[in-house]
Amino acid sequence: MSTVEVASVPEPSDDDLDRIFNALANRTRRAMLDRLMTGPSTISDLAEPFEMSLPGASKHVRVLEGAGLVRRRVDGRIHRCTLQPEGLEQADAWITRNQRFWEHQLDSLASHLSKDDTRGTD
Amino acid sequence: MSTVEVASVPEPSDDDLDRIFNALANRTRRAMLDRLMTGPSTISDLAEPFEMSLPGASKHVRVLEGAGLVRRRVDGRIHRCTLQPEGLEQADAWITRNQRFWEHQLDSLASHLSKDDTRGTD
DNA sequence: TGAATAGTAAACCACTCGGTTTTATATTTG
DNA sequence: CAAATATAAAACCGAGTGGTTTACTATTCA
Repeated sequence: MSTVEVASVPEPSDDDLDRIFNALANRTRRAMLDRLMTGPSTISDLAEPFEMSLPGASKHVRVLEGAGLVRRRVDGRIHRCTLQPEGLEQADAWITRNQRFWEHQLDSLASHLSKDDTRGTD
Repeated sequence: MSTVEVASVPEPSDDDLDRIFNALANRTRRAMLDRLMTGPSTISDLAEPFEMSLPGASKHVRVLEGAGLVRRRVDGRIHRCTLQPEGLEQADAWITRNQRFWEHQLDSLASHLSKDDTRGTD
């Protein structure tokens, strides 16, 4: 089984999933996560590459925190942000779980039709 | 490894990811996807369990369609919706890819600190 | 043909979101 | 202490969202 081991995380609630997917649904926040992958950053460091005001960046960070994707440590007057994997694990758990169902459902659906019904509406 | 085999899907654009995660960021839409896992549904079927007006449900379905999560086939006056796995695969690809980076980054970060710095701000 | 059905379109509403600016607060530094 | 720094808080704004209602269109069926 090596290191995969998903599902060690409790089932996320609807609220959790709302917050996580919502946090991920913005490209600035995803870019912040990308940036955070290279190491911890202050709010200012996070704001800079996006030509964004500090309060703007701060709000995004708060959304990421609320989703459990980022942790903030206050170190004097500096707020240092790091990735927190739990949030992503929850999102991944939801997607993976559903993906299995989808594949199964689509599988049996395909074998049930298997002769292209009305899909020509593309 | 068994049947996992993701990554056969092209890299989703920022627009794609915006649409997908945004579609997933709403519990009514996630519930519609759940419902769709049990088989195709009409718009009315999708609206009914949520005590929601038809136009409301119709809008949600359009968001899911725009994200590539659902396909709609018009069959006479009935619109039959089915799951479409590509959207979920893209979301999964993004999450999985990033998860790997996160784990690696947090790994090296942990071995770098390994003595709990200032995390007491919870 | 005419009534019922399944859905869309459009207008509307309250609320949230992404962003700003302005002000305030705490911390560091000279 | 005073100045500079890093950030938050609050007020605000325009655009988008989730939802409705009220038409309207197209299809089915008696």
